[in-house]
Amino acid sequence: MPIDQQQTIPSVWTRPRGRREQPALSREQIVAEAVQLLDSEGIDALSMRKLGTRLGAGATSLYRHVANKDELIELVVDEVYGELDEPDTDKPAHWRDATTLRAHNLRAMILKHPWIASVLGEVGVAYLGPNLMRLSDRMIATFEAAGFPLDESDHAVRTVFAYVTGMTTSEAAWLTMLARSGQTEQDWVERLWPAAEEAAQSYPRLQKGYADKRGKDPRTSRDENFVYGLERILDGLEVRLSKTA
Amino acid sequence: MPIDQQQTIPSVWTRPRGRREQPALSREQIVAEAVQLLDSEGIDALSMRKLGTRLGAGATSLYRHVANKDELIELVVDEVYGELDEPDTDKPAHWRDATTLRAHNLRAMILKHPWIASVLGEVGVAYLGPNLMRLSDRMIATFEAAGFPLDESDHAVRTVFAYVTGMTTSEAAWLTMLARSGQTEQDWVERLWPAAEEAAQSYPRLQKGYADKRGKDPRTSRDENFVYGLERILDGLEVRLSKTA
DNA sequence: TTCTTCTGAGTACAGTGTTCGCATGGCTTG
DNA sequence: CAAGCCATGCGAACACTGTACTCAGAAGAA
Repeated sequence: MPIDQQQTIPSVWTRPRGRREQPALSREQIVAEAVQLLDSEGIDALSMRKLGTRLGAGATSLYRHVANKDELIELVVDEVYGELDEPDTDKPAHWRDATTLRAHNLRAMILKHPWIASVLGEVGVAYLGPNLMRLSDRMIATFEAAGFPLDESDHAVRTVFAYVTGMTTSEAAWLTMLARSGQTEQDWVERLWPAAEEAAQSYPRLQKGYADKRGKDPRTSRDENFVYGLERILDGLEVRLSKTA
Repeated sequence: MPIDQQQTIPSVWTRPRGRREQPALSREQIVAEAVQLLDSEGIDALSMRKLGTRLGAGATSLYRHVANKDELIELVVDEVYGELDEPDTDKPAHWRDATTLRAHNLRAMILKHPWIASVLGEVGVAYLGPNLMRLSDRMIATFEAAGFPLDESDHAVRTVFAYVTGMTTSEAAWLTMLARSGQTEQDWVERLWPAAEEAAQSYPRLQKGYADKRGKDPRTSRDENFVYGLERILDGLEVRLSKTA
């Protein structure tokens, strides 16, 4: 019999079977599963216990790989920043096109993971996350190549970032609320209509704004709003660039 | 003896003494106290129980005036928007000055109540809060008076709003984290320095950016960054205005 | 072999938001 | 003035939460 494990334990039945055949827990695995859980069930559903059982592990086992929940969230945020793929070609695209592309990518990423909206305010800009650092570096490089000095490039990157996250966070919060109520965007606008009209009664400008938006598809309306602001910012940067050059 | 209350209860000792002399609980009172609690102890310290005891009431009593915690937070957010005082004179200031002033006011308000950063992502723009509606209306009016059509005015307001909230949310998160660690901003930068340098090793631009910021006062650095972005946005809007006019 | 070092997990604790039912008193009716 | 309704406060309870502590067992080193 080749099997001669140490038999120090009274009964075979009580002794747990050999180590878990699952390759074990890893930080990467935990973070990936957390993203999946967040995507499918939202921020409120993320608990250490639930995440643990999803991984076939106890809740407290996760703490071997992650200091606490806040740290897990930092990791998760940087993880999704990692989804933003950079154009790997170094052919110098015009700074404006490159920035526009990246802004749209960032927005799309946030809308794909709308739970980020809830945590960005606690994590801020995930300070030292490698993926975010890489992105920042590339964006600064773009502005420098366009002729901005280094410190201004940094400012410019932060400006675009602040705008995109600010605008999209608000969108994401809106969409999350919709998802929770199970309504479509169109439905909700119509339901909200009387209440909004009531509330806006003393503000004719808002009222008219609502009325104008009534017929339009809310999604394209959001899109237009986003590009409007982005274009203005890029215009402003362009003015600055032409004046310093 | 003028006192002849109904004596249906066996023992005087067991019967609770007359009603609470405190004028009772009101929604306004609850919201005000919540703001105070949030300001002094931060977002994590806001629990219904703690808020209740602060008001000399049981935790569950609050639910008579507020549907749930989320609703309380919506109220609290609109409450602090109400702190933004509008210039009540209707003398038409230049749109740019007026917007600059409001942007700085909004930033100051958020930095005064940094816990907002944590909830803005869940509340989004507190959709129908009266104070926020008033502010929006006034800002739209400013842009309309400057010559923007209504729908563009709406876009413009949202753009400025997104920028300010995006940028300031990030600042607030940073300051909150500092406060939790009990360090000053200067301290932290110096402590973080080796880690940041380590992390930024492969990104010379970031490294140089850190180095440049090393000597400067972080606070003025943040201020400068904020006004830089704001100026660019206003420049962009100005370009747009001159082209349509 | 023996010893150390690492990993998973069970238990427990102090808290959380919220529901339910009950008691109480003030206000509105008769 | 009396009776009843109803808004309000509140204690108990429930289903969860994050996480500290402790211990069992396996893997690797000596």
